[in-house]
Amino acid sequence: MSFSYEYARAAVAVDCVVFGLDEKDLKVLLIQRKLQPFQHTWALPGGFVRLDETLDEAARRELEEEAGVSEIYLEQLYTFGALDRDPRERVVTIAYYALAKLSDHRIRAATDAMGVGWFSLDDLPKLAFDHAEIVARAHERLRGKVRYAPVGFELLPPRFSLTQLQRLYEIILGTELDKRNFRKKILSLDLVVETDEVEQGVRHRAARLYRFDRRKYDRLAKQGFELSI
Amino acid sequence: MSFSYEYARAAVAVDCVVFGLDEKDLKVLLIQRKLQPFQHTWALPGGFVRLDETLDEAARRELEEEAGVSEIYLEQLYTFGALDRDPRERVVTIAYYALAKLSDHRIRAATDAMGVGWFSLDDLPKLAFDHAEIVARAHERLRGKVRYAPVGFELLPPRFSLTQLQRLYEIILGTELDKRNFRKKILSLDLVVETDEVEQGVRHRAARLYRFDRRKYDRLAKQGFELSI
DNA sequence: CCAAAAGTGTTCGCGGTACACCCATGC
DNA sequence: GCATGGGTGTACCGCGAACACTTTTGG
Repeated sequence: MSFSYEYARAAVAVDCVVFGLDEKDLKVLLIQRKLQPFQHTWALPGGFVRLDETLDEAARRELEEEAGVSEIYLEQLYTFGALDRDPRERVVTIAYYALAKLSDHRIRAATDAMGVGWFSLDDLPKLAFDHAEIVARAHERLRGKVRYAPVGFELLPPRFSLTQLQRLYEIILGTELDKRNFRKKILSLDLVVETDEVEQGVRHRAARLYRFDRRKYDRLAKQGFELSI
Repeated sequence: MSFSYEYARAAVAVDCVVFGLDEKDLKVLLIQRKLQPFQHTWALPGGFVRLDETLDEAARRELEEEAGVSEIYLEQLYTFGALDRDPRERVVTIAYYALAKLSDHRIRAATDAMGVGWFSLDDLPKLAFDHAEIVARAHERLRGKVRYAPVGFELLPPRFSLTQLQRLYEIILGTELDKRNFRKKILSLDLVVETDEVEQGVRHRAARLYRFDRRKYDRLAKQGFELSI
């Protein structure tokens, strides 16, 4: 079967930059390509958009198929359309970025991928296509967004310590923060609430765990409240 | 001539939200469609992307062809891909927004357009396709961007009074600003410089004109300086 | 008892905000 | 001389920044 059009058409794809956070740094989920072009090279999970799915749906489907990742925070990033970004033919790709709780997702190899792995942002392998550029832009966006929107919580488990939260900001923003000032600020925003749980299995004093109160945030956001960290 | 592909393909288009500023409010440039679908309905300038041009190039070409607008600040906004956004077939459109100096551009009717016109943002006609949604998102983006990036200057003539600049912020942000505080803030940023010109043809004291010092801004931006208004 | 990280308050300075009057110009 | 907008200064308050020690826990 084949499809004919009066004018030549670009192919439309999606690619996803999935971020995860561990104790030390920000990581990106990459897959190793099974097929040409760029066979065996590491690349972002992604693929062609079908006619019966929206762009967001395509991004989620590819994440599920190629990396076994589902139910994840996902947001459109930017559309890349350089003429030669794919050596085969003209491909326009809508890039997404996603935030994963590293603990949650058992990543796995699938379909077009030989392997799947998390790579530290400042130690990436050579990437296929223009994917290095896409990752760079996603990182920039995340840095910007984390300052005025509560997206950071998507990278943490549901219960987290304030130290974990602080480390998250330090890693993403690339700066050190003062512990006392950070806690004062965060608690004054009144968006994280204390739970009665504490950290487990550490060999020093256990930290209290908090959770993000999304309900309260949504209420405030609706009233034109502005977060800023 | 026709082109065949193994899988069905979406068409790829661009659409542009061009903003302009007059004394009273923000305006959007619309064209009246000559052809079906939505014949005679107002719509954003835009059209299909050719295989030999980038997305940015396509946006600029369409602006030139349909509205006679050129050399304008242009930035990618978001990509819209709902299944039924075009009644003919699946069309994915990369939306752009642009900032025009209203004085500069002699807009004109051309190619696919019956007419071209500026419409006040809060008095838009019914728009074709999902263009109302695109305009809404562009407006939101402009409101956000103007606070931390010097894009407002793109809407003003090269020489402008501080009152004009203040009005710009008031119109885009939808708030009133205190004159003394605004001037203090703007001048302390040290990004606009006094010229020796003054406003012409007003029947009251003429305001001093200033210009934006892009060089200085670029230098500061490179050093990680952060603007915020 | 030692190591490791949790947790906690105060001071200072700058920047944001509120606020009202005189000045220059054209008609 | 009057109408119209241009242009200017000060006082207060709140928030962000700097800064160090005690407490808890597990081993």
